[in-house]
Amino acid sequence: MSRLAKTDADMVRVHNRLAVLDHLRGVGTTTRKAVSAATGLSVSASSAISGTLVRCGLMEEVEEDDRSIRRGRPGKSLAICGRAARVAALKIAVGEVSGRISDYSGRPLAELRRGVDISGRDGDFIVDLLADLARDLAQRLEEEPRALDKVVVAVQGKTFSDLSGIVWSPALKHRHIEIAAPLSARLGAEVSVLNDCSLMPEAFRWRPDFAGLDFATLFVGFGVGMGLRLNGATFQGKHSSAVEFGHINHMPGGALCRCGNRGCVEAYASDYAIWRSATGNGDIPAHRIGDEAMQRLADAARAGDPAVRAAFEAAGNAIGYGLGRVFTMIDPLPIVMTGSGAQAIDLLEASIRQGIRESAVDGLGSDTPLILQEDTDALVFDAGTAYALAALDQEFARSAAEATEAA
Amino acid sequence: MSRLAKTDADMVRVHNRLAVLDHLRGVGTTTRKAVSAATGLSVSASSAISGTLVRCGLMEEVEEDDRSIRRGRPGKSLAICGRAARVAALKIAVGEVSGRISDYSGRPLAELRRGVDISGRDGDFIVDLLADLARDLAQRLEEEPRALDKVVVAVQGKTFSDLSGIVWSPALKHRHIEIAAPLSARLGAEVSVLNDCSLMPEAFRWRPDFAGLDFATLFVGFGVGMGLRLNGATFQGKHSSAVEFGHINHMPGGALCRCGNRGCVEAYASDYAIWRSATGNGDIPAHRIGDEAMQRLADAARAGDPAVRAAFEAAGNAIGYGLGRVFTMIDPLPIVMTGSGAQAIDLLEASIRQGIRESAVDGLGSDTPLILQEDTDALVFDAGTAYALAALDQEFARSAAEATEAA
DNA sequence: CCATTTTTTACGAGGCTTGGAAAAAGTCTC
DNA sequence: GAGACTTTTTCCAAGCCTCGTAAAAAATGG
Repeated sequence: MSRLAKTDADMVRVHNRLAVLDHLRGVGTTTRKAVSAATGLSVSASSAISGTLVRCGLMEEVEEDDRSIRRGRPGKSLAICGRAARVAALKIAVGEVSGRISDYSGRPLAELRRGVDISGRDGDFIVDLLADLARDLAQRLEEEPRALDKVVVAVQGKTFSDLSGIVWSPALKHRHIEIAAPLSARLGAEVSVLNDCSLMPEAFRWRPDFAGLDFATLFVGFGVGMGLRLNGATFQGKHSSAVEFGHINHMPGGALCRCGNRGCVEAYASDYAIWRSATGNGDIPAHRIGDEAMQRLADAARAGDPAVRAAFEAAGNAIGYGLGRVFTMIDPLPIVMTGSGAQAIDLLEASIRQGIRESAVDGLGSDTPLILQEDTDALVFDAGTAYALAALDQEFARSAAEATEAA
Repeated sequence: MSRLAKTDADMVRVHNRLAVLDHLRGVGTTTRKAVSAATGLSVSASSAISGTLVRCGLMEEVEEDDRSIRRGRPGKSLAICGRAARVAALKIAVGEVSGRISDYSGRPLAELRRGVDISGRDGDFIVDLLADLARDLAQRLEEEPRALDKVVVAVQGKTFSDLSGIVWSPALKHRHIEIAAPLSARLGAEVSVLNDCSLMPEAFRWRPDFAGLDFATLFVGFGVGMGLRLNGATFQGKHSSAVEFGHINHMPGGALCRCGNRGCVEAYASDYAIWRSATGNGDIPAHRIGDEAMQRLADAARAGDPAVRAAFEAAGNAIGYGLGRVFTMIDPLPIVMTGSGAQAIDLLEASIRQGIRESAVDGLGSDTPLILQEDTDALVFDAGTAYALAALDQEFARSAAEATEAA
């Protein structure tokens, strides 16, 4: 079998419609002329495609008053039509589930957070919980209720590479939990289950300041995880959710990690690692170290407590070495950092950069930009929403049932 | 600016021609019908495209006698036309340059190896040397001399990401050496300069047993390097030649590496590392450890010398941890191994697998296939040739100046 | 109120693939 | 050995895109 598939007029149509939608998501509003300029399509083609998408209800012509006064016929502003679809980004974490519903334009419509002890529960319970969450989210909307078109579930832990469920999660005792199929049956929408950290780069998919940029997202908190955006695509492993940055070995034979191995980055840099190192307690704590506890630790370090300072330093060192290893393999990348580690960046940054310097060839990447993103939940919701919308764009570009109804 | 470019009929044509060529390279010979089946094109389109490519001189109809006797009109066999182009794969290594010329079908026409002390020489000398090598190669051909169409230079060391030259190489004292432009002027063909290890996966580009497979190539010898094939593409860094596997840190604060850092994989697993560890000499040897010396070391280990055995074990351990780290980040991958390490695989394999087991989550990948490829030079030549041919296929598919002359 | 400028739409042309029909080139059977 | 059968290849009209140009539309400026 050939690796290269054929192309035909259908593909061209789909691809170009997608290009128009993608451009529109990046800039918010455009005109037919601007679409032509941005995509390289002729104005004729741009106009024709835009017209079709408007008739399909994916885009709409909007009034814009801030238009600068110029001569000539003013362009009709076009924008994504929010009513075209509704998506949900759900999140499963230790001790809580949360979610956000957004419209097709990406505008958040409602958000909900619910603390539940899910540790010992099975798949049915989780699916019920998520379905209830989605229903309650829908009830919060001012607008009329309507079915969801696409749901993304972000999970702490390892997920199946076919996006169907959870291999293993620190939030759950059970393993191998199917989520996508049963939840899809309950909600009537396609469901994709992904690792939260791998998903994070999606949040920047249409951010103009990140356009075409390769970068990594780094979560340091309860665990340690990474997401990669390379060559304009969010990296996804074939066999699992991949980029298990927290379990890249830092020190052969080193500190014990939750995963059973010794010397993982997580065993030095995660909340529990910093806590046990700072308190001199060698065991992995049975329960999650809360955000407040980490704040207190950070404050103690800032106050000068040498043991706590050393713990944060060791954490930064492990992260730095891990980044240095990634940079050596891939390339130096800008880092978007989130989680409790982002809140303690003042305690970590120096040793992170020192670690990169010691482990990367020529210390390359030790001066890489470190972008802080304190609100992890917002990041995950943004990412899940973007992922869902991108998937819908693809579907819509493919189907595009040439407007059944005309306004 | 939009990330997605437009598509049009031109793109379709180029893409489909490329699909036909790519299929043909994978199978050697086909028929128009088989092309249709493999690419998904209609038989009409397949026939039309094949006809064009034959008229352009890229493909030719060949007589095949081993055809199985079936009813119906027999298909006309098609094959890549070797005369359509001529490419060279050159190699710069410590103390020698070598090269191979092949025709458009990938058939090797001539090979040449030349020992030269290039260590202290500058760019002009290197370019002269390569140009002479290419000229001498051309003179060895039975067929009439003709210009090269594409040249690939594989280099030990780091190369510019625009493929224009050498940032740094262990074979050369000088740094930042421009190769592509001056050599191109001399040879009249486009020249691309790449890192030898990064290039290696290209050797399997059209191998049916590797079709669509993700895998890594691992060179263990004078240095330690890796090539990655992910999602059907050979991984290339943006900033450099990338995947510096040998310089992924293995042990913080560990053994001194040539790169100046401490604890790199190379500082444990390369020839010089094994040598200094086995001999108890702490310094990095000034000169390259020859293949014979490594053979003697390996034989000593096989004979039971404990210090030498320990050196090989430490090497395998470092490689295993390195692979475990890569597997944790990307995914477990089959490994194609070459270099002196492949020759000593009996001494390394156990500790490699042990290292993976200790460093990858759940030991995933410790049972990954290890494919040995003893002839490194052949691998590099294959890779360079495949790279060059793939580049030519792209050009030809684009231009395809609809046959000026007809048979 | 008309000329000017800019955006959008309309229309014919060109290119590529498609599907079916016709032609070509063998094997098989009587 | 001639005709029937089968399979591959070629030919041709049709369909879908996009493109370029021209015309229409919508606002400004004098």
